[in-house]
This record gives sequence, structure tokens and C-alpha cells, in this order.
Amino acid sequence: MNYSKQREVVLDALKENVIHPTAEKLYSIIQIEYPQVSKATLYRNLAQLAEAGIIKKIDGLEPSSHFDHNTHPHYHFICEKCGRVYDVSCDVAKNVAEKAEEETGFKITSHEIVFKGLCKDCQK
Amino acid sequence: MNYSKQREVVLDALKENVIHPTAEKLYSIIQIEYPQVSKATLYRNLAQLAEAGIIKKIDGLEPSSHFDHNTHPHYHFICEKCGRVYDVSCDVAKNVAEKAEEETGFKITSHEIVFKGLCKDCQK
DNA sequence: TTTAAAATGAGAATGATTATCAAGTTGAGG
DNA sequence: CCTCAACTTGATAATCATTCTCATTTTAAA
Repeated sequence: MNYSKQREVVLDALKENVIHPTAEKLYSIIQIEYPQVSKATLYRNLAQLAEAGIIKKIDGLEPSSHFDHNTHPHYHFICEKCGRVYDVSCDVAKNVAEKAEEETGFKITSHEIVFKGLCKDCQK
Repeated sequence: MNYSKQREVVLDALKENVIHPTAEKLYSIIQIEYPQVSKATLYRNLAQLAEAGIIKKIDGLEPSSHFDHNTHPHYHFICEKCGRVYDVSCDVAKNVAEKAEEETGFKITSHEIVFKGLCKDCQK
């Protein structure tokens, strides 16, 4: 990855805004001081920085939502090779919500765990 | 919620396809037998069914991704009132990935937990 | 029945993100 | 310090998922 002023600006903006901004939010922040930085450059750099492990992209099953007829509480696993979505029993993380409530003092009404990796078929 | 044939079709299609389909996937499945069901109706019904708790929408922080300069492993909490995103220490779910690997036999390379509820400020 | 609320289809509109491409920048090797 | 290929950029078009609009149709309670 070569140096570029724009990438530096993007990374600095993210460092200075610990509020987990969206790309759009970040764009408007950057625009104030560096109006010449284009949206394409911003998205490109966010992707590159995330790819390099310098920043982290927080998301679920984007870009599109998945639907589930099973409303019993359970988690999900997405295979990064075949893209299939599997169910994971909620036994793997007992009392997470309770522990998180304790730790944070927030009122937790729901939570979601998404695992990613290789399913059995794709490990072969 | 009044009865409608289209909603019945959507729900049946979801029941018969335990593969956690996306809305688009579901649309193409439904099109085969019920080509008159429009995309708007599908999306509307998915939202309504999810709202009523009959089905479940699986997603993260949609519709837009958030970015985080902190790459240390940690989870997130989104306040449903103010929309702010907070960090949650990974202590709340020790060894989840290991337990999930054991249970599923899948190779897990990453996972993400998103809690939702009310933050301290918004509980007041 | 009557009728108001709920639901629909078709397509336009939106929002987030990615792709395209010509032009400018970077940096390793000579 | 040149050169040149690889890397980046800005501007904008394109795409993808989803939501909105609105005129028409259906549902169900009185």
C-alpha cells in the first residue's frame, strides 16, 4: 500500500472520532477540512484499511438482510466460501446478555451473534 | 394485520426454505409459482411479519456499515433510542468461538456480537 | 350491504456502496 | 534525480437493496 495524503486524512479522522462513525458521517467530517477528498476515495480507503487490519468494519450479513422462519433464539454462522448461513445453538454463549447488562449498565433487549469461517463441506 | 393471500405465500415460502434466504432469493422463489406478487409486497410483508415476531430479520447495523479504529477484539451495543454505538468488552462471552467450533465442527475465523437496547442516558 | 382500514402492484425514488476511467502520484531501480 | 509501472485519485455513472408513492383492490367489522 503506497502512501497517500487522503488515506492519512481518513485514518486520522477515524482516530479522532471514536464514535464508530458510518462512512457518510466520516465523509461529512472530512469535508470540513479536506473538501477535495472524494466519496470514492473515502470508501476505497476504508475498505483498504479494513483489509489491512488497520481499522475494523462493523457489520452483519451485509449487503442484504436474511430472513429466518425460526424465531427461537439462536445464532448464525456464515460460511465465507459458499455463503450459506447455518444456525448455531444459543448454548455457546450462555448469559451473554446478562453479563453485558452487568458490565455496561445498559438495558439489553436483544442481541445477535454472527460467526464467520469455513463450514464442514468447505473445509474439505 | 388483515389476511392476505400474498402474505400467506411469503410466509409459506419462508417456511419451506430453511436456508435463511435473502429477500431477493425469496422473491425469485415466489416468482416461480406466484409471479403476480410484487417486490414491494414481499418487502412489506417481510417487515410486517418480522415486526409481529412471526419471522426474524437477521442483520447487524444496517443499512450502513460503521467503522472502528479500535481493532482489539470487542463487541458492540447500539442504543435503539439515540443510535449511538458503544464498545462492550469481550469478557462478556468468553470462549464463544471455541464453544461454537466444538458444537458445529466448523472452522471459525471471526465473530461479531451486537447488543441492542437502551443506553444509560436513554433509560432516564 | 356499506365502508373505512388494510393491502396490493407497478414503478419511481432513495441511500449506500462499487465500478469506470482518464489523469495525477509514488517509489524502486538505474 | 530520471523513468516507468504500479498505485491513487476525483468525478461520475452504475448497481443493489430497500423504501416510498399512489391509484386500485381486498378485507372484515358493523
